[in-house]
Amino acid sequence: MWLMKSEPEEFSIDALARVAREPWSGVRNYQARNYMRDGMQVGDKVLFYHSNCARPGVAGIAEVASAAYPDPTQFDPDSAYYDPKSTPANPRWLLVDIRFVRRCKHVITLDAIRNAAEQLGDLALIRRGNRLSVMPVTPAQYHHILSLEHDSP
DNA sequence: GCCAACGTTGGC
DNA sequence: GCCAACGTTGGC
Repeated sequence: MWLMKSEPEEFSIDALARVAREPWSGVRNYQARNYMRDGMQVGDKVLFYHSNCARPGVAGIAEVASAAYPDPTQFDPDSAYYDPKSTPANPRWLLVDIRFVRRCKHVITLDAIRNAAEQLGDLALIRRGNRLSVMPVTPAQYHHILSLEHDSP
């Protein structure tokens, strides 16, 4: 199971709900890429996290909808994610498609997740200075985070 | 908008 | 292979 960050002004859980399915383009971090390439299986559940916004936190659930394949934006000179050092023959960046599952009833805030740190154990999201945008979560962490959804907002 | 923390780049 | 400089992330 996974957690993936997105800036809601760029691409929110509501935007995912509208399109139903989306290629997760733009990841330009090797560790995040490796998780998508080597770790993800179709059907894996994903906590959809809103970052860099007024209420950072888990806003919904998605699932992995494809195997990893080259991110087309890396070859597009007009894209903000263009990478001139990558070639179609030897692509540097891979992505997976993500499918909408559901919204959270309310955002499970970073604050609430931090408050549960003791029960959650080691979680990359709340490690100091963490900036990773794609990270694994254990089933226990996944379920514990979602259990916080029933708490008051 | 600020800034701490981090990853990447590139000169040496 | 080191490491300083730089750019980015993301909470606040």
